[in-house]
Amino acid sequence: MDGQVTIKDIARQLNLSLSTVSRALRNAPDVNPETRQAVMELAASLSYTPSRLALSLKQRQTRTIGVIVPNLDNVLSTMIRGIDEAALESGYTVMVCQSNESYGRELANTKRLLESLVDGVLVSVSSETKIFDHLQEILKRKLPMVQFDRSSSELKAPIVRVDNVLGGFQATEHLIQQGYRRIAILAGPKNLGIGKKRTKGYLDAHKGAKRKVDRELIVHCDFSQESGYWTTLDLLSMKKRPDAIFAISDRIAIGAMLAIREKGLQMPNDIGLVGFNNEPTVQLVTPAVSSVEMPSFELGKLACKLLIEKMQKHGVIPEDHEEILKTRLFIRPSSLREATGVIRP
Amino acid sequence: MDGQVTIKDIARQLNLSLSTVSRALRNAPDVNPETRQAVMELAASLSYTPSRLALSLKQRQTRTIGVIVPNLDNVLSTMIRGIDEAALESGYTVMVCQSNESYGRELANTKRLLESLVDGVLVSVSSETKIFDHLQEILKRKLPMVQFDRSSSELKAPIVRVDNVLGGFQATEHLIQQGYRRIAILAGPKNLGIGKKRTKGYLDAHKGAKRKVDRELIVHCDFSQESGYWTTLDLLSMKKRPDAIFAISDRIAIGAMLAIREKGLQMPNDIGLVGFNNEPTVQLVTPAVSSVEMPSFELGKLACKLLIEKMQKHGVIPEDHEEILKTRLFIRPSSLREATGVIRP
DNA sequence: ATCATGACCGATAACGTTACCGGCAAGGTT
DNA sequence: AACCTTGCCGGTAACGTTATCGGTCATGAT
Repeated sequence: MDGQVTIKDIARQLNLSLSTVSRALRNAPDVNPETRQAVMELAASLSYTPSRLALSLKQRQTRTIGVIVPNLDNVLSTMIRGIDEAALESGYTVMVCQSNESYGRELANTKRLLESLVDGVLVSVSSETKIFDHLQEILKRKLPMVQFDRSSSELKAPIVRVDNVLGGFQATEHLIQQGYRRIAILAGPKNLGIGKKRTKGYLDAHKGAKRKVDRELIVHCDFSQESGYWTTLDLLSMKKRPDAIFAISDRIAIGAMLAIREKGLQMPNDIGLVGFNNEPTVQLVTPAVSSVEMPSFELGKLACKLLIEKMQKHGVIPEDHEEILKTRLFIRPSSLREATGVIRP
Repeated sequence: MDGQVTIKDIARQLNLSLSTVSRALRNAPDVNPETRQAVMELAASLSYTPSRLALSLKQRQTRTIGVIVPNLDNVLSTMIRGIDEAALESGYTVMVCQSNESYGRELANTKRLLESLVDGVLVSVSSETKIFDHLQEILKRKLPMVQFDRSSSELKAPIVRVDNVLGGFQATEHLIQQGYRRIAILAGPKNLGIGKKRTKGYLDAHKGAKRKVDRELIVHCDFSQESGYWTTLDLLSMKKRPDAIFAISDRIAIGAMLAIREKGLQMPNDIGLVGFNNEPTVQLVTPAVSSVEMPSFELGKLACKLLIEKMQKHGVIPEDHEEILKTRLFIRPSSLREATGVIRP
């Protein structure tokens, strides 16, 4: 701002050249210890702060990472904490842009990031984004990019995500073991990769237990609590209603819970319920809801580390690289029928 | 990055000077319409992106706002959405730094913001921050600053916040009207302004209803659910236990709820409960918990607008300026005794 | 005395952009 | 014919920093 202190000021006051002051400040050789001492002291007393701006302009790198996310829910903000931590450790700064699930916003944000000359981009693509021009533009400029959590196969960039098949498998296997027979899945938006993967886990678990799957029990909805509620009401009024529900997000699961409650059904006896994400809320409702946890913090941190590696060793990480983290099931009363619980072989 | 397209490239290809290209691009006068046209077209086809870096360096302003927050919980991320919206509308970019409630982190973040030469700072000070040197440093450099939500009187910067006295009043008045006699308040950390204000509202409400307050019912705790739980257990084992609890945050309220449940007491009959923030969770627990809502999004937006105004008309907003938004009480079963409910005059 | 060596320092250009000034031609005014 | 406008354009410096090169001196070796 106004009265920025620059190396010029220091140089003038000490009768030195800019070069010498610059060298002194960044501990370069070729400078007398006494001179360095003097420079350092004056710098401190003037509370000199180097201009990252000038530096960035000069070396054509900003040491800034752009993060594009659809919103800032619980899971994502945990991931961002992980990202931030990894960035800090390597001296990078993070700029978060949330698109609020809007394509227009995501567009504006991408433009801002490009203008700000970030050194790399971490992106978790919004579930409603179907046009990828702006993200392709980033790739076209050879900006290092890594996808995390949500991803699109249209983007040729490495991805760090959770093993969604495993998550779906864990939830479903558990329900099967608890003796549930007609397990429905609230699978999220139809074309979303994350939903397909978790559904595959659901199918795998059935196959593993040699159970047939009634295709009517695979239903789609969006990620809102509302949608979970209405879809579950539909499910529960089927002639042969499901006796368990696996929702691919806790928000959906909460909606399902409300519908179950409204129908006067009891968990876990009449019906079982498992969610995904293990958000704090599911522990507080009654009964507490089982949920598959993903290591959000670690995921963010890993994604950021991968990006930094990609930025530094330019081009050594293949664009189809995938880093996959394991999920973990937390079992709670909503799906725990102690009486009928089957012990694993 | 690598192959940044600059006005130099455009100038060379069109046999123009840098000056002309620059003028053409930013619609300045003194340039032939045809020339401008040509420049514009070439710029588009090269997908030229101006370097905000160079621009910022030149005009000594980055059009970036730094935001310092203790974490990214529900309330804060809503505020940040508001901040982001206001910033976007005025062409500013937001850089969020979360301190994770740690002083060291907050220090590092402040340093980064100063280095990045943000044009202004929005700060919501961490509840555990007791040293303000780093924030004072921002003020010393005459960087425009606005506090939002949480504030400290040690910082001479305008503040946008919610009317906490009103919030405390609304919650307490409601409990009194519902016929509760011994209303306790979980008032948060002892020295936090926010807690004091809400406590004042609590006292005012009693005074308004000509009720005495038992000082033993004003108890302190920190902002965690844990702390709410343990403190409530203490409260409930008093010889003359309270018959209602007002918790100054929903997290605390949830803790209180768990303690109440554990003691086998029923809400709202045996005991009433009101929280603060109206987070989604409180609607989902059983019984749903009443809560005072603050307009988080608007608060963030307003704070950002104020900051932008402060940045533009330099120094016209007095440092003790306060902008105060109203709270609103949401009444739910946890405190609604229909039988004894008193109708307001 | 001469030379090479090393320690220390300064001048300059560059990163991409714009603000400021000056120049030049075409046309209009006295 | 001499003058002033006006429209258009180019040159230069500057923002704060560092990389590169070159310079000056004292020291020790020859």
